[in-house]
Amino acid sequence: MKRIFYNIQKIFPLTEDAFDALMNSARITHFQKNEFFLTEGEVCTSIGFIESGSMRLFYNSPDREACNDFFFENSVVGSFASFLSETPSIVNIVAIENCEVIQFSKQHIEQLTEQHPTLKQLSDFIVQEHFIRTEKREEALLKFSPELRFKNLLEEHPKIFKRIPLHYVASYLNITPETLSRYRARFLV
Amino acid sequence: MKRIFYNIQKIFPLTEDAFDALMNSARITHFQKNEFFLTEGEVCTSIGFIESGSMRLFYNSPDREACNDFFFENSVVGSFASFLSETPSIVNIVAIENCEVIQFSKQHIEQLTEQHPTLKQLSDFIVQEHFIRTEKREEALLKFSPELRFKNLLEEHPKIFKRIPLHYVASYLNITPETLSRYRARFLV
DNA sequence: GAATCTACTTGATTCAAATCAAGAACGCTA
DNA sequence: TAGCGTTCTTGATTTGAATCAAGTAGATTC
Repeated sequence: MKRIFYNIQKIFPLTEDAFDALMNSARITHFQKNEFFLTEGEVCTSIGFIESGSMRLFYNSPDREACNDFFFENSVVGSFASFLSETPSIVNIVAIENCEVIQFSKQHIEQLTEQHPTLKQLSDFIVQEHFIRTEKREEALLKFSPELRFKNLLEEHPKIFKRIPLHYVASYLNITPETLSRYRARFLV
Repeated sequence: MKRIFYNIQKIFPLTEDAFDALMNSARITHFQKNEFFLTEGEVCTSIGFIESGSMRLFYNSPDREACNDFFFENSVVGSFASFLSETPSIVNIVAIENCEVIQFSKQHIEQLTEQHPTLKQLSDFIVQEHFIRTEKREEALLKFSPELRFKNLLEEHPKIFKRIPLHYVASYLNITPETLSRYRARFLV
């Protein structure tokens, strides 16, 4: 059990106290490939920490799915917009690979952050990181051409191309699978 | 003086106490048209409430500016990513029209939210709204074609076209000014 | 009031990515 | 191992927006 929580330390150092409190509030869940963590229209009532596996976040669309983000082990998953405001989510989150996830309910998070300053810091840190991530994502979508987005992703996260089905990566880059395939042929040789 | 703060009540009801504390921590500043509220590379050290006027947020780019957001009276302005993490901003914020802005420093905000639960609620509300706004913006960029983004903006915020120079609107829609001009000719007749 | 600058429009052309179409490679299951 | 579905690739064609280019309208300045 303790082993499972060890990874959380990787993103933020915790006191033993805080660590124990966190363990006691957590619920460990498993998601099968293609199982939904969060469905559009539903309120996001918990935040998850991915122990192992991967997920993707996407917007439903009549024609095509619009994938906006990937989550791997040691990252935090959920819709902050829905979670904080307790309103229906406009995003979907679904497992790409089988996942082991440590889930924290809103109630538990509120208790934990009130009682443990370290955990309040951790929570603030996670929010910060999310804001930064979001700004970078917007920057990429607005400033860079599809081709440049591809090159940047290849440079910064080459492992994504190994682990994630390419049509999801194409969606993330906001291009068609055909175009991604051509980029790969052109630049990877 | 009190008159100036009256608008803050519009986004969140405050107790008289909280209201007074807020007033005492604020600094009222004016931005001339084209004056920067925040420049790329600089840490965002305060959050502003726009009393009057308008601003835009954009990402610098070698070829073209990539405009990502507009702010009008009664809205909150700043880079949360930079403000919270105290790291250099990757966005610029600049006045489009002359602005009257109520500014709050990080230090003051921390004090205010600690001492007044209502202000903590207000701050949480602002963060929430920001998350929601961001998700919607991403959705628009990922799911909708340029033409549809134009139509949606026209439907939801027609006043933007009256108040904001069209080349900024074009940048916001992630299209060239020429394309925006053609859409307008096509759909407004 | 002429000159300059910026904002916006309109037209012709180019180009990059989407679409349409078909087939290959791979895993899964029966 | 045969059959099926999904993923990925490759080619031909179309298309929507960018680019290039020129001109008009307004505002600002000298």
